[in-house]
Amino acid sequence: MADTWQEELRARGYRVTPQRQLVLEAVTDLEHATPEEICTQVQRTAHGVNISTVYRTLELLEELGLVKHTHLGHGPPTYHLATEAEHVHLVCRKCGTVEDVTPRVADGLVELLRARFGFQTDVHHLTVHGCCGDCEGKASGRS
Amino acid sequence: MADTWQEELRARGYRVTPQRQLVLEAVTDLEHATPEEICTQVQRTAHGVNISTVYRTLELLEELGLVKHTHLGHGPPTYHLATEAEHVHLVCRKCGTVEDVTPRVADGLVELLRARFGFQTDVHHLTVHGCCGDCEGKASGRS
DNA sequence: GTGTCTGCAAAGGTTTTGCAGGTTG
DNA sequence: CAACCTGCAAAACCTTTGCAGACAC
Repeated sequence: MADTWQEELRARGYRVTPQRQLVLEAVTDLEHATPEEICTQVQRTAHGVNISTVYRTLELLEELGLVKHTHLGHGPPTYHLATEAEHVHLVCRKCGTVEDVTPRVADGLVELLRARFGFQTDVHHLTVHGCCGDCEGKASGRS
Repeated sequence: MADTWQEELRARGYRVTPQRQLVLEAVTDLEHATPEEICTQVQRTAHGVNISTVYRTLELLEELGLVKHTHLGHGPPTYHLATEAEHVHLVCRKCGTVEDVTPRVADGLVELLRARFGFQTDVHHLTVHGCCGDCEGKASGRS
């Protein structure tokens, strides 16, 4: 798996470039990374890759099925490896923390939606907003 | 409830203006409306309200707990009345359709997250991405 | 060497902000 | 009439696009 994506690229007429490798590495290292963060991460370990190249590369990598993106809220999308274990995101509306939990928590929901609506859920794309245990514990806090 | 929000505004030092009433009406009439759509809707029934006023008003109305917003995907957020029956959004990745279903489908999930992580889910804010029954039936279709 | 890819810069779309004038209470 | 609110315009932010030069193959 670590050496086939380059061939996959070539097979489709695309080219293997340092920038594409760097972006993929950044997505691997970071998790839930925005294009901006990926750009910054790459600059830390190399000469850097232009932000527009990051966008173009992410689009390509997603088309190839190597990465996926999720919308965690109002901000920019976050990208992660497609091969990463799927997980459900819990986003706290107060502290903004993103917690990853096993997709098993959604098994019931997925099954129900399939049975009642014929809806096929993308579990890796599931984001649950609310208030995390820590913030809930502190009670107060505004809405 | 239909006549208290004006008092609520005044009580907090805010003022009741035609624009704020118009925006609230638009949110009531439309569902899952983006700020842009709300602006357009208001223009249809009145002189119109500036887009920046729409943004400012929505922020205020949300702070007052009169409206809520949800992120249906990569686009702008959509607003709806807080008093509307809560519902879960099913967004189809193929045809883009948004289907509202009862929050009861998430009861299991909500209970699990509360029990295992102390996480308090905002059900009205829950959006499930996937493939709707219609598109699933047609089998094919592109990503 | 050819065709793709990159970086730069500029454009496009959405949301926020500053400020002068208008309106609410 | 004082404070708040609106409209306008500009700024800020994120993402896309055009193009000339650089690079992969």
